Amino acid sequence: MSQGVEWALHTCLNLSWVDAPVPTSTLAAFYELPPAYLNKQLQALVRAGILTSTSGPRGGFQLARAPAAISLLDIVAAIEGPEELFQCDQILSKGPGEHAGVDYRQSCAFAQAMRGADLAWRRELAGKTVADVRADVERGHPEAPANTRARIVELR
Amino acid sequence: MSQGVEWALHTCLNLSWVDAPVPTSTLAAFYELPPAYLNKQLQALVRAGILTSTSGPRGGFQLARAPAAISLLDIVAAIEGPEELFQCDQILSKGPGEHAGVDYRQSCAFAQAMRGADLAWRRELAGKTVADVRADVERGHPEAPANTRARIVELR
DNA sequence: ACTTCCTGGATATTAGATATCCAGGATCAT
DNA sequence: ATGATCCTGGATATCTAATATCCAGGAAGT
Repeated sequence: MSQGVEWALHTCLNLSWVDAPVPTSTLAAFYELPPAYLNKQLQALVRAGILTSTSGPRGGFQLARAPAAISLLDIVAAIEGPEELFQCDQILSKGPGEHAGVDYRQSCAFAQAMRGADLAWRRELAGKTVADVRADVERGHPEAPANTRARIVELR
Repeated sequence: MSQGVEWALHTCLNLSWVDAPVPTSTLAAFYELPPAYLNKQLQALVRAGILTSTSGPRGGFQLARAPAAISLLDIVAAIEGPEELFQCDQILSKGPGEHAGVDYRQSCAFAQAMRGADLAWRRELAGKTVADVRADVERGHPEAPANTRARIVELR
């Protein structure tokens, strides 16, 4: 699982505390991340409809919809792509008594079992939203929203 | 998720239909896999206690215990290692108002949520055994065990 | 016009997955 | 004992994906 997922998760949470566009340079400085590379991930989030971007001075990125409407799965899928965790390469087709026309990604019992586990993983991630995580954080650290907003203004 | 997992899963299933040692060369030829590299995965399965190996003529690999006592998680963990799917790099420690002494792999709300999803994934994999998959296969393809045994003898 | 800022393509670097080879040791048959 | 079979583990090579940087172009505000 790539590094960009962690960046995207925390960046989305921070943006949920701000309702104005924040430029890449500020978001990168917040966690000391490489700006150009973080920007690639932000672009992926825009393509996925999770963020919107604004050009020009005072532009930047902001959430495209309410935090309660953004699941962790949305963010993970935006960064990692749509592939399943386990990729079936159909080695069964090289085995005995097998036919070329069969799609073993569907019929192979291992592929099915792995897909079941994949779905369980996605179900968990789909059931947790940025709003849920934000509530968890605010419960343990009530000062977090103000701290975050202040630091973003400071880094602007 | 690496290729070796698929090789290991199918190889363990095949071995569950044979109760004699099968050498790497035969197991590799079965699915046209690179023998030397497959051998690395088999060694990992031995280290994990899933297979046992026998040296000398008529030696090779066989299951170390009953198929019902080998879960898919056992095999996946043997090949992929013990790491969680999501690796928390604690970028929070670079954020505002944070202390160096905190372990964010434990306290970060995102890390906790990702770990929950990871556990759901593992729970599914731990609940499915090689014996379960074998039963599924034999239901749909009653000829599979005999075919597999015949091909292994043929490739010996 | 000038500055700020996003977009997307090209490119470099690095780490991990994939793959091969070989020297050494264990085991068995003769 | 000798030779053949087969596993073990280390060294090494190759290839791919993740990580990272840079720049030309366009959009938007002042």
